[in-house]
Amino acid sequence: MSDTEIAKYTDRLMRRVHAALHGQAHVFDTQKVGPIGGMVLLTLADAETLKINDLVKRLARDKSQVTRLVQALETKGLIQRTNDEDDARVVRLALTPLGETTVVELQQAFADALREILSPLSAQEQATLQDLLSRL
Amino acid sequence: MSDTEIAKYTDRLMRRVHAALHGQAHVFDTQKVGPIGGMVLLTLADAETLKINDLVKRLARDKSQVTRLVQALETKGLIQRTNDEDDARVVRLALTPLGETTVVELQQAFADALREILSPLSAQEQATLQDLLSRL
DNA sequence: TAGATTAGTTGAATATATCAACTAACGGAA
DNA sequence: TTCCGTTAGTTGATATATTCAACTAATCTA
Repeated sequence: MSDTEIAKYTDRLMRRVHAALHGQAHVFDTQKVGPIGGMVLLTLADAETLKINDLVKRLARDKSQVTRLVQALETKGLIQRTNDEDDARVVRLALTPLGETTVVELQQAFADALREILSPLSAQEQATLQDLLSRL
Repeated sequence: MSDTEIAKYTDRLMRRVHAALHGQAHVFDTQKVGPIGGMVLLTLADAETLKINDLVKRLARDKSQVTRLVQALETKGLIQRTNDEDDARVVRLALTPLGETTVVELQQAFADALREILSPLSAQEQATLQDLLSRL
């Protein structure tokens, strides 16, 4: 089943990236956001602005955990919380300028890790890969 | 820079897979190995047999953490430890039959999560993707 | 307007991760 | 051979993260 084949290779890729990032985190994670904190920031960067509950759904994590992740990132000055005008229950989140630059750092670190892993592929092949991934 | 572009798409893919798996873990993680325990098993499945220190390097995690992960997996009957004949310090690890079937379950879960995410691509495109990934 | 639902937060218990200290075994040089 | 530095792995203590349930406050619905 080709289904499990492609999954096998994707899994391997993900494990390699994961290990490379974890091993280098002390270098690039200057704000000490941690792996999930990083996912929060990157998810937020993808969406411009989100409610906490959007984050809960996208990350598939417990809302109490997301609350605390957001609190930690706000304390570090990476995220700004604002009250939604339409619904007083919801909290809107946005990256601060410092949050934006942190995201760039994380993306850079990711790109660095990936570059080495993708090096067996030619530039042409990497372009093909990028094109395919961009359609997901 | 195309370097950061492909990283951006790969990051998004990884975050989506990560969230899908985390959200479904209670369904497929029947042995309660957790995310890192799963990586240990899958890494071991890739290599047939490994020393603990090989795992430390491949996962880029603290050796004390790996020790305890291995202990937990051994207790669950998923991993078998044997003493290396050439070097009395090293511990060789191998999957037990139960470990093997657990790996298959994890791979299945991964494939299930990935299938949906890759669905925008045609079978032909998925084949291309698989070919590229297989060369890493 | 009461009752149910949703968004988010908090507390407490548990699980994970980290860092340093440690034992045992190996390898090489005098 | 014996000493010494290094490597493999384990353990203890601490810090951090995750989970689950209980809770408040706001919104929706009948």
